[in-house]
Amino acid sequence: MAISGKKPIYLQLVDRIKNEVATDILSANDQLPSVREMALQERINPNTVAKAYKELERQEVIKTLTGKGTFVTGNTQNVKNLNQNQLFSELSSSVDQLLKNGVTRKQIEQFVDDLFGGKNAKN
Amino acid sequence: MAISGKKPIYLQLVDRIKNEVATDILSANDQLPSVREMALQERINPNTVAKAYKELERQEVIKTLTGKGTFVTGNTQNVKNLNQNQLFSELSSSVDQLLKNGVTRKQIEQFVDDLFGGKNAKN
DNA sequence: CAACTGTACTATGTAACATAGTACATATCA
DNA sequence: TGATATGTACTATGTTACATAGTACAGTTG
Repeated sequence: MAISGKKPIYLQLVDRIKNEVATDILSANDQLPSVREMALQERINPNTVAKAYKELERQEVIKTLTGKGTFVTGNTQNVKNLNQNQLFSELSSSVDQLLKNGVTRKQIEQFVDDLFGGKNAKN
Repeated sequence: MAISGKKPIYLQLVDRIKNEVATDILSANDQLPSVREMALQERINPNTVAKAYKELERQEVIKTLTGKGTFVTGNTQNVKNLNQNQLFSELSSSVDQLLKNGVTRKQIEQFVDDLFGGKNAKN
């Protein structure tokens, strides 16, 4: 995942790491690259990485041990739940807007079904 | 709908007007308030309104006749379709993300059903 | 002509963002 | 102990977007 887009770089990094925690790409107590290392990898300024880490710590996604490094929080479930709530909220908002646009309930349900590729429900 | 939030004021105005066209609050050939009038109503700078109108014209949502005023485009269906496509795209993205977060298909479908308030499908 | 449209400038100020550079306290390890 | 790595905290600089104020001008309408 590259760092590019409209959002501030440090926020893109925040989003990416939160997403990696939510999707188990990053697990509890995993160590993250140092600010300088991450800066080299992503070709951005160490200060920008530090800003992202600071924000992630504020959100209790990672914890910091000066001299040791930064690590993923012990309880990732909290991050996952917040992430899911956010996604469900966005889903709800999209449905509301579609209804206001004159799209029918049936059309929405049909679209969601099609997203799963057919009629069969496995999960 | 008030002008406040994180997004730039002129973009908030753009979004609002596009939404009003998509939801038939504004209809084809309706005249919009003049830049100065809208500025007074919303308590923002006329230049900011002008910037919004310019962007809306670029997106072909409104058309401008210098000396006469600004009017909603003749074919609002185009705006509606673009709006719906955008919303469907967002919906799809939310579902994808939820699946990546370990949420099951059943849970998502159940959530969507609950959005409609129960088991009965009217529309 | 008078009053209204949208448009186009200049100028000013603010705020966020990103960068470079430096410094410092802490932790780890040879 | 000394070297090196960690996160953190500054200052300074530059860029960009945004919003405002003010002025001016061309076209339209009555």
